[in-house]
Amino acid sequence: MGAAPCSTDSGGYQVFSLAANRKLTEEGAIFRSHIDGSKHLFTPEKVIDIQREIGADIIMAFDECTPWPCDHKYALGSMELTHRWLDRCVGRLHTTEPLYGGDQMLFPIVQGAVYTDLRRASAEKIASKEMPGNAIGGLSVGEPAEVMYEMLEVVNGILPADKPRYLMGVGTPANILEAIARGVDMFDCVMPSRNGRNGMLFTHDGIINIRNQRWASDFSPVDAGSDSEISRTYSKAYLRHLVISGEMLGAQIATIHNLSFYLSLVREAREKILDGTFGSWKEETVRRISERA
RNA sequence: GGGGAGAUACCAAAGUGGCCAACUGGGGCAGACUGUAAAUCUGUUGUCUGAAGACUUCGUAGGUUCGAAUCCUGCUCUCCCCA
Repeated sequence: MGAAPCSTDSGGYQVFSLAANRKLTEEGAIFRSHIDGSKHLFTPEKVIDIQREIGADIIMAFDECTPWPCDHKYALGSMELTHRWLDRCVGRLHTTEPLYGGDQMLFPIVQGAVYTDLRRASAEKIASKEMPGNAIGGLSVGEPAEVMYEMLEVVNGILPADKPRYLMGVGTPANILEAIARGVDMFDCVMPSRNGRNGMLFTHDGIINIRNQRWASDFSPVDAGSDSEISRTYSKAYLRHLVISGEMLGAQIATIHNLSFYLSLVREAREKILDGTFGSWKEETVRRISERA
C-alpha cells in the first residue's frame, strides 16, 4: 500500500470567501493581506506553480467561486473568466513537470452558479479538457440544497461517468448521500472539523449539540454505533465537559469523531452501491442522520 | 470586647432618588457554521402573554417621598482588622 493520495486547492474559494479583501482582474486575483496589508497576486500560472511545489497528487484549477445570490449576467462573465483561467492552468500544467516524480492530476472546475444553461455550458467546457477528473464548484454557498441537487443532475449528465466527479466543499452527511445518488464520487468539506470544534456532532442516532445541558449526565458513548474507538470510548458527558471548559481535547475528540462518522458513512455508501441497495438505504439513512438526536 | 466593610437576578458584579426588570461577564437555553482569515459567531435568559401590556423583584421589617435597588431607623446575616 502506498501513501494515501492528497490534493490541494487553488485558492479559488478564497476569491469567494475573502471577497472583501481582493480585486479580480483578467490576470488573476489580487489579495490584500489582513496581517500587513501587502498585496498578493494569484494568477492561474502561479497557482499551478505553487501546487507543483507542494506536490499534491490532485491539484485544482484556479477559478472564481461565485457568490449566492448572483445574477445571470455576473455568473456568465465569471464563468467565462474561470474558463479562460482554466486554459491558462492547463497550458502551465503542460509546460511544467512534477518536482518530486509521480504524477499530478489537474481537475478543472465547473461553475455557472444556479443557472442550468451556464452549468451545462461549463460542464461541456470542463469535460472537453479531458483531464483525469472533474470538479463541481460554486455550490453550497448559501443556495437551497434542492437547487444544488438540481445543478448536480444537470452537470453530471455531461461530465464523464468514468472519471471522478468531485463536488467541492460539500457538505452535510445528507448532502453527501444525495450527491452520491446523483453521481458524485468525491468530496471535501470543513464541516466535520469546524462544526465539531463548535460542538455539533454527527452520530448514528442523529445530530447533537454536545454543549447542551441534556448531555451533562449522559455517560453513554459519544456514538455507540460508530466503528471508531474514540467515539465508543469517551462519554457524551465527558466530551461536553471538555468542550464547555474550552479544553482543546474536546475539539480534538469531536473532530475525530465527526471525521470517522463521515468516513464510515461513505464507506457504507460504497458497499450499498456495490450490492445494489444504495437507493433505499440512502432514503432511510438521510432521514435518520439528519434529525436532532 | 473594639473598629470597619458589605448584603443586587443561577453565579460574579455595576447601579447609589425617576431614563431600572436593573450595565457587564460567566453559566443556562437555543441557533448558525458546507472547496477553513472561523478552538468562531448570533439570539435569548424575573413571571404571565403571540404581542401590546400587566404583575412581582435588589437581605428583612418599617419609614421619608408624587416616586426608592438607591435616603432614614430597627433587625438578621457575611467578611476584614485590632484585642
